[in-house]
Amino acid sequence: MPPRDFALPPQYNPHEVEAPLYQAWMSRGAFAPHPGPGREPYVIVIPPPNVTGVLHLGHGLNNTIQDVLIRFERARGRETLWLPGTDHAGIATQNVVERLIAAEGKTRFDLGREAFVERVWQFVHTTGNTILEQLKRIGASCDWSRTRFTLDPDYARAVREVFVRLWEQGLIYRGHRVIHWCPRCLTALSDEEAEFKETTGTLYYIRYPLADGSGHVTVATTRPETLLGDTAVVVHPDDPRGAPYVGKRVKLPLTSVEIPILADPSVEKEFGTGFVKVTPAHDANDFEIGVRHGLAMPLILREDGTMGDDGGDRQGDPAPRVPAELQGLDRFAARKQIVRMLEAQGLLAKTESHQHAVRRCYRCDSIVEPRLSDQWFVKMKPLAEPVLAAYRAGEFRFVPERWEATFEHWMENIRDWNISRQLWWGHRIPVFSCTACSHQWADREDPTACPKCGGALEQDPDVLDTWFSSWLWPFATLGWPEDTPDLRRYYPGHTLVTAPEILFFWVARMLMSGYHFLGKKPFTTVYLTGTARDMQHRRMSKSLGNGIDPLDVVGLYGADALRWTLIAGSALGADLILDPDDLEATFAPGRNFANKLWNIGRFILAQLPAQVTPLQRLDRATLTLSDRWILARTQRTIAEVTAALEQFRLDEATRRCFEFAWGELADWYVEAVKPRLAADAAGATAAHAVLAHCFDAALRLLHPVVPFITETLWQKLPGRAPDELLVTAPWPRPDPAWADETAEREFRLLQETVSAVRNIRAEYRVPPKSSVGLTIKATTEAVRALQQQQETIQRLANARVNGATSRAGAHAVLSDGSELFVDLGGSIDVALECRRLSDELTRLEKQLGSLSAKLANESFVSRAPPDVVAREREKEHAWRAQRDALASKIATLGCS
RNA sequence: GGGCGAAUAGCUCAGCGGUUCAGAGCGCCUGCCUUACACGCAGGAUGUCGGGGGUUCGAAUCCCUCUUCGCCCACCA
Repeated sequence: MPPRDFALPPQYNPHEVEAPLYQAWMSRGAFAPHPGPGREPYVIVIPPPNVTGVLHLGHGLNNTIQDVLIRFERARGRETLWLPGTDHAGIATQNVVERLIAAEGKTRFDLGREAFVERVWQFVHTTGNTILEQLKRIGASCDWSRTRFTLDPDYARAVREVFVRLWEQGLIYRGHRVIHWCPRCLTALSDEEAEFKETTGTLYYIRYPLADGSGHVTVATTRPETLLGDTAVVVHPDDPRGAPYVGKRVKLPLTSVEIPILADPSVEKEFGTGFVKVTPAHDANDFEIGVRHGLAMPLILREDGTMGDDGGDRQGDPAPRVPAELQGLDRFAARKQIVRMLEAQGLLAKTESHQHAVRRCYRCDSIVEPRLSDQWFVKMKPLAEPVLAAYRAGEFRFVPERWEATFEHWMENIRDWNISRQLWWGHRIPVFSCTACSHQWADREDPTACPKCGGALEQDPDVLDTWFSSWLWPFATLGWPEDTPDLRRYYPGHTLVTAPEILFFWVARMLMSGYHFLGKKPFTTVYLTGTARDMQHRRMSKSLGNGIDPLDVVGLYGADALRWTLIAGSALGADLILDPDDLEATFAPGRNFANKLWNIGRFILAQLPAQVTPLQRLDRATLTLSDRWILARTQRTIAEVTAALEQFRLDEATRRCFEFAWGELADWYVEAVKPRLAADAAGATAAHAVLAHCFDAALRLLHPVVPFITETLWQKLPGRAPDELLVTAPWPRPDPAWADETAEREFRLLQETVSAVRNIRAEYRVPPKSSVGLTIKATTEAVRALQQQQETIQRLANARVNGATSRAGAHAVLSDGSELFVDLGGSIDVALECRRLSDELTRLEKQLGSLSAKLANESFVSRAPPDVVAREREKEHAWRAQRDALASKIATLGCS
């Protein structure tokens, strides 16, 4: 049968293929879960990106991993659901729109709450789901029909239900304490949202004069402006330096206020002067001290970070504390000013440079101001405990395992969660108060009057922390609190893939909400990815400008190339170091591999007849060594790739596929099989069947990583129904009928033979086109089999196997001691040959020396496992044979 | 101040609880436009596996320690 004519171009063009293919997958509903008898669900919920976000490489990595897992399990017959969506991202989104209207010279306060929120919605509707479209371009096989948004009406119902239940359970309370306040975003933040950053600051030593005029005490602070809010100075009760002063009073500099010196055990004696200024309204630690000693807690910084008396718990404390010349000054300007004033009064003892961690807003990077205020908190201990118990019982796990300790430590030391934000964009807190009777309650519906007295009411003006909605993602997306079919079928999910930086923000909290509200874990495995970094190992970020835009890569090299590099380059949880300045070097390997696959396909497709005989119907007698070898390698590859994916070793799965497709199928089998195909002999039928089988397996195995190229080629294979798709085709299973260790061993010797001849040809500079003669002196059965591989050797090494036993020519020894004699057609260069052989002999002697020493070692022989000793003995035997053969050849040549 | 991770060829990394494990890709050198592929083919060079100690018959691989980087947590003002 003549080869079919496949006029494919020699270069794979991803851009022609990707968009139409993605459309085809979507229009056939390939990404939706397909229930069926015996099909177990497999569910991944996407970490919802910010609705206003754009795709960066971190998303690329993390979503490609999810897609690989989903495609793998889909092929394995699971009823897969990858549920996509976006997060309303309270502060982040509000900031974006605030910047937008700032360009119009307006603030949100100019617009008013309602108009502003309307404006944000507009923005979300117009540019909102860009990131989801971008995910499609990298091939993400999400079920887009189930796309969710954390501000959807259904979702809002879940958020409200959760709030009210927690309220009813007494787990939500109003806390009056010092919280993290962002003076730029004008909102409270949770502990997690106020990130520590190492900063070099100044430690100021300030003298506080004693009220009785008998001297002064010196305190140290990094925030001198807060001294205006001081209501005490404390020393450690056991500190002898402090003893004479406890009970005295000091005059607070720059004010007319007198404050006491008290003893408190929280003071670290080793740090600073031993005397600590206490600012209860502007420091969480000082707040605790203030509570212990019943101190006044005046606020001296306003919400926007400017100086000013702003209430607080004054308890008769004289106001104002902030001098007129400082009123309204920004805190950092005020700091400088205060330092100058102190200096002028001789109250600044000294300053020193100081390394410390400063909390910054995770959204705008402003330095966070601790501030006394009233906020809603969730009691976390009761939520954490069941999760810890379940974790210890092994109900869910982390990969890589090392995150487990981090998780456990955080959960064990969990602190209450400040969930109220002074923003406008988000879920409004459903707490209502009666203006008449002060009754306060949380409500599932919007009430019209006080249920107690019928009085007028007002709703809490604040919104909920954005994470208070995302922590419900695994079930709120499925319709909870309604008892929906989706909820019943797809909760709990299975694998959660995300970046470690949101382990506390999100992962830990989802576990808590899952156990608390549904009594079940939300997922079984948490896969924490690595971080994308540049060549200096800096995290890729917009502000550093060192990022790689995944869509640039798609545009240059195709989605498969991007995916390939991301997956192959990241070992389990390891960081991914990529070079933003050399995209070619970074992504060409993926492009090259896709192109290689394309060309393997091009060749095979051109050979295959319209009807390929199924493997099972082949007469085994027509199979050659190469056939049996590649079939055996195929089964082994299937098993190894499957195992690697099951263990989340995506890099290893990728590597194995690469070695198989390129290093075995293309480099050896395709080359070996060519003569048989050209001859159009009976053997061609078998060759066709083997090619089709092995290439088909390779495409199936590679599909999760490089879906576009594999789908494209797979559809062209003969025998495909027009509507058959690789994306929904079954995962291959290793067939023990084709396992063949003998063929693997024999073919390895064939490979050695070919390599040896090629090496000799290169060393002797034999032109590629001129044929050489080859004599094989076989010492084992395996090599005798080799002598029947003349056609293959001819093809691969351009060497004619001589029937005669010519012992002339260049020489090589195989690993089993068999010898090769390569007739180069004339006398050989004895000097070159001597050098070649004696180099080889030296190498062998060295190896053999250490091996023999090992075997001569009594304790090795007696203590090492017997099978190891046996293997070493065999090895020694083979190496001896090689050595002897080499040595005698060298003797024959008369090398000096 | 705690905890964790990394250190292997010029670069990015693999080596999954020990015995052809000293590897891959890129880069480099030498030949090849061999009718699938020059985004390719064939051949080749390159590393006292961060330093030091220890355990063992045997250690990139396990233990200790040091150095250098990175990350997370933490109320030393």
